[in-house]
Amino acid sequence: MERLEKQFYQQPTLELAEKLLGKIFVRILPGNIHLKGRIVETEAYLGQQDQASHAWRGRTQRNQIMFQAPGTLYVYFTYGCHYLLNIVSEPENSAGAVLIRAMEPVEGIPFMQEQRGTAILTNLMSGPGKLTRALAIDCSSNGKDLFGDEFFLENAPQLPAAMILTSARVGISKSRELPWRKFMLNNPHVSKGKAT
DNA sequence: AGCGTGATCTTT
DNA sequence: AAGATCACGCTG
Repeated sequence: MERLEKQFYQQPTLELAEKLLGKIFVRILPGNIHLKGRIVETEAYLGQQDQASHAWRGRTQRNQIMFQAPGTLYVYFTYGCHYLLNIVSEPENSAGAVLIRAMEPVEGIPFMQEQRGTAILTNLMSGPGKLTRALAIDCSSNGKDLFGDEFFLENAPQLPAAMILTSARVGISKSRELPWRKFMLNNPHVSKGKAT
């Protein structure tokens, strides 16, 4: 299946969050280790109009990546122990990103099991902090993009609308009413986070 | 249901 | 300089 090109990322954040479902996230590590996961859960974050976004007050040192070109990776560290992975959206100098919240393991599963310290497939990448661990992603990947040899997305057929569900975003206190979380129906790898 | 753990940001 | 917050995960 072909790789997704820059054009794919040039759509409004909310649409991108939905179109990313089903696509295959690929990381190739030195030693020709291929890690692949199917994206099953995402959340949209915007700029000034979104109080839950890191960028809602404007540019800072941490969030500057969110203002870069679509298709850039925004990785940050939180709660003292987790890295979270986002794909930047919106044109350059305009903030936006899609948080990747869960994936279904596809390739490189032994590596992921080693990283996560468990063999249970539905526990490898069923949460935003878990999947970065499974893929060995940390801040050194912040600012890289999806157009090189290390990170890219593989295309997949668009999901039927009936398989895509929507809810409030998880784990935030502001703007909780916005239905900006997208996830796949009945997929056991979707996170158990409570979308109150 | 509670808490670890540390960067980031706001307020003094 | 100090304190609050945080796009989480694990234990119990």
